Amino acid sequence: MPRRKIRLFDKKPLPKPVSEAQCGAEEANQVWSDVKLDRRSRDNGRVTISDLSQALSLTKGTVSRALNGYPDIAETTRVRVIRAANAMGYRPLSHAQAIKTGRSCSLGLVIQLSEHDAHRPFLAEFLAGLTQAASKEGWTLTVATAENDADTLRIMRDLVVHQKADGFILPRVLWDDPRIASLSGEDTPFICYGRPRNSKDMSYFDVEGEAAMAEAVSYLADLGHRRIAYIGSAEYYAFSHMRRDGYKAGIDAMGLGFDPDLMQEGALSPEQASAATRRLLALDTPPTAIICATDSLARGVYDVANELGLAIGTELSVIGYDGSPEASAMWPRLASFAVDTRKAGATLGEMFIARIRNPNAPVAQHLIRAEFRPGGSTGHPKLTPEQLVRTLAQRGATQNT
Amino acid sequence: MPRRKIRLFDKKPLPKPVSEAQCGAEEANQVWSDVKLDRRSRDNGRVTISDLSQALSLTKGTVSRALNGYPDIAETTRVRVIRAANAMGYRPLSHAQAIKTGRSCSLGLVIQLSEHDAHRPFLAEFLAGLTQAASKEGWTLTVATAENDADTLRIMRDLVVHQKADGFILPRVLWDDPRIASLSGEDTPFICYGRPRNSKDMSYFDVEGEAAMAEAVSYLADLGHRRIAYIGSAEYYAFSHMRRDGYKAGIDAMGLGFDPDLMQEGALSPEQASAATRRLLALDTPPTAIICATDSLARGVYDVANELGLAIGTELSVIGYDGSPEASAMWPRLASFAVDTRKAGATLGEMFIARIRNPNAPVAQHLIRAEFRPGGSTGHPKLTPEQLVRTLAQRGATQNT
DNA sequence: ATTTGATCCCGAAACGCTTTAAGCTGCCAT
DNA sequence: ATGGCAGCTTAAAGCGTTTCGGGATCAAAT
Repeated sequence: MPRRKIRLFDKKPLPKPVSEAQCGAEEANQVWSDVKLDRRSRDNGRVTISDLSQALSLTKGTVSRALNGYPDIAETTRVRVIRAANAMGYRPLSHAQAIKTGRSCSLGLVIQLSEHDAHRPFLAEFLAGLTQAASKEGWTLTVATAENDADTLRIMRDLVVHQKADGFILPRVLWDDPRIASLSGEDTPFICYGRPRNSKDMSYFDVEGEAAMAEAVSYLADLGHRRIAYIGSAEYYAFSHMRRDGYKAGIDAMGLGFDPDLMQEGALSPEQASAATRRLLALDTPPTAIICATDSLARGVYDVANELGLAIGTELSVIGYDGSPEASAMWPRLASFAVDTRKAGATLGEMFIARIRNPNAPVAQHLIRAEFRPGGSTGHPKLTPEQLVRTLAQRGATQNT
Repeated sequence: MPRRKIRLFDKKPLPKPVSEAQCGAEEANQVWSDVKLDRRSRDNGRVTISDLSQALSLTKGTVSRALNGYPDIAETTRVRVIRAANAMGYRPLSHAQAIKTGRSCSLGLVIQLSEHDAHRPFLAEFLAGLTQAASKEGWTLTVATAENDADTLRIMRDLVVHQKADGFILPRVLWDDPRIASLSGEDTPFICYGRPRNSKDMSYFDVEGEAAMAEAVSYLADLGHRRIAYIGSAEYYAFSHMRRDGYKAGIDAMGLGFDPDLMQEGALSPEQASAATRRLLALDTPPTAIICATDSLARGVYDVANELGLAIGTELSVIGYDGSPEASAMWPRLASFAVDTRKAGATLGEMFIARIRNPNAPVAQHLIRAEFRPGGSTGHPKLTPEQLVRTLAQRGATQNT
């Protein structure tokens, strides 16, 4: 009866490798001075596990088990091994591990190009955060690009099958995201940036767009605005739902009375935002302030204002969202909500690695706030809606002659 | 005497794997219908080389040699193998190959964060190009970020030692780039985006900034401008040298007479560009047009112009470089030179992979042109330099009261 | 004195792939 | 016949790591 076969540890929560810091590395150099320190394998300068095991007079298996925190290794041995590993500068070759474990220690990111420019400036910071989190754990970031949804799914599958990525960070999550459906089906780990439709039992990280929008409303109301409009993005983005709800909540909270005419959704480009702006300004009681779901939509508002000779900040107030460099490029500077994209990336990276290390941990859900950045694009309303109508008529008349 | 030992092929120019396209894959399905198509290894859905060799009744070695283009395999066998590989959907696991070959089939990109925002919008397109080229060859892109030069070197070394990257694309190359010095020392392959100091015998890809700047000068001169200034970036960027030289060449070519006062270099941020602009406008004979080495510098010019009440496009013409979204966000739209960043990435990726495949090929050097994109920021000079001086004095006076 | 049970470590076999050395055909020239 | 030589294929040894079954040791329990 092979009673011994019972494993003390379950398969899934794989033992977290012991970090170097846990054993005083500086001391190690002296302790192990008797070990032939530069016992390196022939060709390149790498120290292999064989070198290490030989130096320690242990077998490779034992060394590996010691380093990977298996429980059937004496604590003293473990310490010995870890010290020697530090002293000799041993670090396992991740793809040599991958061959057996199937884990390549790299997180995948597939960015979709067709999405509107919105996320472009955001990318560098996001990557920074991700890679920072990754490299802290000795992981790596594998990036791919795709043209469309189908492409994305194909590429992700490919990356997983060829073990180039252990799972994915999903940026700019959609309300009904095909990636989620697909990845849940196969069981590839992933973490969302954003909250899709049924996010209750998913791991995600997000910025509270709803809070920002509500804050925007209250900020403008405090300035004296009563007619505050909202230009939203396409409904298929998850963030659109959050921000729209935030706007509504803000309107309610300030007791301004929700007017569906003031809410223009579905704008994807500055041009479409321009069209929305024209619709808003053509209302009988036009808004004196416009909140945009993204900075790039605000650009469309600016364009129309410039065209109509409407002074931004006094005659028409505007607030954006993203805190992009684009926002500071505008004149006057666009008031916006800055998102700490780098932190977002870093958090997502950490969450992801933690998830891989312990796949049956409960889902993790993190939220942070966006920080309001005032700008010259807001001010006390110089004109009432009625005056605004008259001004527009007047300027339009002179312009058309 | 083991005469047989002579290898017909040298070690270095490793045989290029035969592409799938070379053997009609659609036909293959029928030809190999007798083969058990879904002979897959037990756990996951991958087809391994063992499955393939078993199906073909060949040994793994033969299959490998056939696929890797070794010359001592009969052509008929090779075709058989390739067909079967396509039919069964076999693709080698790159990290399993890496363990023996040391090549992980991934190109590394370390982006440095401290660099001024200049390159931010550029990133997404660049990545798109790179990953596109990479995935076409079954390669992968590994991205890391670094805070400073030392960090970059450390990270690159690390990536190479742990075989996470076979070499690097160096974006935004410096005139004297520490990365180049370092990588040449170890013999890690790399390719530059840009032309550093001694680029004669290096592989690079670049956009002809010099041509663009010369074109800008001639464009403005054709509009009637005679005093054309230049605001340049820091000298340590390689591109600064090119663009500056191009500006000078343009001035010469148009016979405008080079005036050192009109050339302000070393501006890294919009703010520094603003300072440069003020210096230029304070000259006895100020310029009526300003060419900026980057779009973001142009933003500084816009800021000063707005502040001084100078109408861009009529009273002061501006041209930028990069064709960034920032440029179109400005009002009026900034005339600029659009760089096809995606193509840049794609070309660099291809060049890199080619280089790895055949390390002793001669260096490859590619240049493309930037495309001029007109905008409202240029026009016939409405004022002469003298009138400009008077206007400025006048407006300055009213503004100061 | 024997069984039991831990605890710690070892040897060996995977993993998927490449590469080397050696083997097996034929064929031509001795 | 014998040797030599192509040409093609196989067998097996790595590569660096994990994992599995079991062996040795020792203390405690029978």
